[in-house]
Amino acid sequence: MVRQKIQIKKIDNLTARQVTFSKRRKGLLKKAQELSTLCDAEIALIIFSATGKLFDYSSSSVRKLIERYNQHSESCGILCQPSERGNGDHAMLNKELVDKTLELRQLKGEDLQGLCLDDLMKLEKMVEGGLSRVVKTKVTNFCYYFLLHIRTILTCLNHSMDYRVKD
Amino acid sequence: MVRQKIQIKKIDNLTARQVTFSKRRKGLLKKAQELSTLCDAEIALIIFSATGKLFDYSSSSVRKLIERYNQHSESCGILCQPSERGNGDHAMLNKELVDKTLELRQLKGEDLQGLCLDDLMKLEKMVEGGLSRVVKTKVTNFCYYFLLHIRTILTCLNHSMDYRVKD
DNA sequence: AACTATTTATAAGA
DNA sequence: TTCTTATAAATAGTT
Repeated sequence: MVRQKIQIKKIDNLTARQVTFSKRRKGLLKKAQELSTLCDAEIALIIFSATGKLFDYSSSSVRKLIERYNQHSESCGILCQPSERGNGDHAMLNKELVDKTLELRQLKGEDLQGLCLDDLMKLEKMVEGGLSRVVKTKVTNFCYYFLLHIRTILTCLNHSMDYRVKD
Repeated sequence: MVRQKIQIKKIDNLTARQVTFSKRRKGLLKKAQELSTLCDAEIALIIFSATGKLFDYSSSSVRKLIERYNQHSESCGILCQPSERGNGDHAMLNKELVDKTLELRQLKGEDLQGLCLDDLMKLEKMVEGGLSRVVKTKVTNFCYYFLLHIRTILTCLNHSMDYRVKD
């Protein structure tokens, strides 16, 4: 039993092809669901076998994800228009927008009157975490530019010294 | 370097999650295209990251496969019915949502890699302002509840003293 | 982005 | 289809 590295091209032998299809299909579906779980991603996978049989997977529902895909294409100015359920989506989208707007205002320290002490402590933790990450990134960024400038200055000095030597 | 077997559950650490997402997404897309080539299958794969970014693959075209999927499951033919006129309002709403989502993430200290030093300083100021307002509200709130409790306790003490006096 | 020890997927055979 | 097993491929943790 010496297993070979295989070429990625259509498998000639029908039986071998069917066996491979079955095995790899299973693997692909597993990896799709792992990715969605691990990384909190929404995934839809649609597979039609050569014989026309359908296999699918989705983290939520294939149909819901297709809707989202349509919306996305739309907002990018590509293909496909809103479906008949347009109004429902619109309401949902609107609700999300309202929620996000409030969350945003609260992170900025506005609209806090409705929050209890516990909520405020949670919010504080979140804003503190954000601040520390922002500061960390800022410092990293600053050091990078600082070193870049130092290098530029050194290069300039080198050049000017070269000139002086020639003089 | 001792690699562990991982549990399939949402990765807590944001950076680790993003790295894993990028690696596994690549792997999944590769395996999808291999399966379609090897076994002559038609495949569509749609992935939305947690941040709403879209990644997709299809052996032919995602849209074509969605149509085929719709035909296959006649249960609900709601999707992908291109109409003559678009819905500008909807697209606009979506854009606003995308913008707000990014702003929110940046206030939380995520997705900072695209920002220059100047942007980072502005962001820091904003988050600092938010933090100070949150803390101020928290303290006010705390004092309020503290005084409320004190009053309650005093009232209780008064009552119990009244009883004792009556005794 | 690159590396590598380890896990995971899977080709071939039964 | 399912099991086995040697090997290829993917990837978690680290740099």
